[in-house]
Amino acid sequence: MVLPSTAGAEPRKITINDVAKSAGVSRQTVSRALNDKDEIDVDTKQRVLDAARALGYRPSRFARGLVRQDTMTIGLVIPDLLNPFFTEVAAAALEAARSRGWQVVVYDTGDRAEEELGTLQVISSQVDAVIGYFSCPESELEKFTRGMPVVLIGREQRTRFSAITIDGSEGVHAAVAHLVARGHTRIGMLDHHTRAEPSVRHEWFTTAAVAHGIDPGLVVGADQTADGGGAALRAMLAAHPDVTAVFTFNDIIALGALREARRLGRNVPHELAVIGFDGLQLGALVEPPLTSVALDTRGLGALAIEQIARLLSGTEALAADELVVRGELRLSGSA
Amino acid sequence: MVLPSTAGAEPRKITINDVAKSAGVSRQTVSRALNDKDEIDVDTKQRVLDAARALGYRPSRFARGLVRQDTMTIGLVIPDLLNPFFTEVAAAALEAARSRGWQVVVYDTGDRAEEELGTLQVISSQVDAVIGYFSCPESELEKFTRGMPVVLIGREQRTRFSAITIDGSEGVHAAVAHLVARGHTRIGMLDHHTRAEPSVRHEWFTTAAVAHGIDPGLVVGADQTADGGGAALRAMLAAHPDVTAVFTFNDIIALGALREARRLGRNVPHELAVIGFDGLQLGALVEPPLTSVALDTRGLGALAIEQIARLLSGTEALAADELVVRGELRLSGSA
DNA sequence: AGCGCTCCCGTGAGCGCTCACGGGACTGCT
DNA sequence: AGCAGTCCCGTGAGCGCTCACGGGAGCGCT
Repeated sequence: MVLPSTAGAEPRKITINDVAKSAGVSRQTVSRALNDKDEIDVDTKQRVLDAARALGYRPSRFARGLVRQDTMTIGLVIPDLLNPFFTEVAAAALEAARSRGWQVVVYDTGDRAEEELGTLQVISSQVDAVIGYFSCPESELEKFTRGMPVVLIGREQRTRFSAITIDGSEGVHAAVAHLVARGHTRIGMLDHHTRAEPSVRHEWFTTAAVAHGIDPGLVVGADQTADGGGAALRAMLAAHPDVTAVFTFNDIIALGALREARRLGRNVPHELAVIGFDGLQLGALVEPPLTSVALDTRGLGALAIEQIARLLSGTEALAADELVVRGELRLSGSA
Repeated sequence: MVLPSTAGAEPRKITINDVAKSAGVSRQTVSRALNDKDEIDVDTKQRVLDAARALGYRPSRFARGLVRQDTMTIGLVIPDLLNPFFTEVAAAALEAARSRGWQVVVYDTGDRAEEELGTLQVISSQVDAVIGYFSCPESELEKFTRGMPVVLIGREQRTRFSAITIDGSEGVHAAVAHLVARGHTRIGMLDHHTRAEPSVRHEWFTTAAVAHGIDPGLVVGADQTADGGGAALRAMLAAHPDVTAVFTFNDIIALGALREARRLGRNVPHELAVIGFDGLQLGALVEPPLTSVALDTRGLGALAIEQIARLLSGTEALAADELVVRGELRLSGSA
């Protein structure tokens, strides 16, 4: 929390009283002029407006907010704005918030735990509600957001907070079914390099594979980058040369795999099919376009805002089974 | 400006006085406890903290901001958060702001003029400074941001405001030089479909082409999308089948052209070289990776924040010739 | 003249918080 | 006993603004 380095002349803040004095009227009249209210003479209004302009007056948002409590500011916390998935979510949330006249301040934690905590600390005194993707333990969250509406994104566990869960089981099932229908029998997964526990997406894959009588054991971990996806594909093909299709943890990894396949001279989709997860818009930028289990990120953002609104107004909040975004297989060129 | 639909019970906001009463102390003691100040007994402090928690108290940011004027909020206005260029700029600005302890509220105007005006209206009463990419006339800007620090991005004209200009002349020159060195003699440009006047980037191209004795007339307009880039490439090749290299208005268009080239079976870079503009990170996602005249978006964001800080503090502001981000040719696979 | 009405405009209060100050209680010292 | 010093704590004021109210001036009407 750094003070705004107010070095220099510090011209003393101009208040509504200064304008009033300058225009020869009262505070209230100034207020009326600025807020476009009735009960004011046109000439007076103009005079006040002129005085305000001349003085460079701008109303204090704090004073205004204090008295008419009508400005909602919600904090959006994401791990990495440069990750297209979160960008899409952010854009959706922004849009949904705008339609309600709400402000959104965005915090990028850079996927670092310390930043996450620091952000929480700041946020707790700066916004009216929080939407975010947190990895810190719930107790920490609880500590800082006490009494504030919070909507989590992508948390798996049921929590004290509202959480929008992402359910890709059906979509992944459909993806595997599609691959099987195309004759693939050796299907690998490029999972996300996680600390210890395998990802939920991996579980979906396993379930789907088993359901189709496919060996679910062909799994390689990958960094959540294109390079990571490429490296993982190489590792996969080295370990299991007979793999003809891969499902990936997300689209970034899939794009890396696609690129790597081209470098290896393997034709996609004929010699190697690739299916990603997320359904990012940029999947359409590559050739062939990426087939993916797509999430409705717009819906996700809108859902989050909707739930915040309900929590805030005391209206009946959405139940956990309504706070779900389902993945849906979107076929394209890569599989 | 919609009121936060405060239907329902409306449990009356809990203030510092409620906590004070509940803990049997004065306002000031509560304040001391919450702000971790001295001159308070440990037991009292704990008692106050407990009371605050029990009541679900959370301090009003407005009241707090009103008395200690130490929170800076800057508004970041961009046309489209889904456009990777602006995402990168936003991420950079966010980071630079964070290091100063400033808040950033993001506004996405969706590239619509009405939204731009609406945003300006809102912003003027909600933030302390503005960084943004505006297309509206300067007079409108002036009207809403009077007396507020403003830093524009990518505006060409000298203005009353601080503006960070993007100078790609050298970079484009280098790009054309590179193509010429590789033996290309027929170089086209996929320009941006603009209302009437050709883009500045087009001027740079023309200048560079002429300097190398190349015909600068091979220009086709394109939508600022990948599809637009693809269509433009088709049009270009139809009109000028002998073109062997294209320079594009930006990377999105370039990526579309790359994709189209692959669809047309033209090998990149051997049968068709492509050079983009912006240097987006996602240029590395495709194969071959995109060669581009890269802009330092991080630097751009940092520069904008720095200038805001100077304008705010009365320190000597950066001059126009310091507010420049230069494009630099970044060679990669596509040319 | 007296009344009611409209049209303007100003005054007190208060939003919820922090800052500067004052002061009581208790200690240890001369 | 008297005094300075420390440790807590509370009181008034004020941040800049809006809301609810009150009230004067001017009009037309009876």
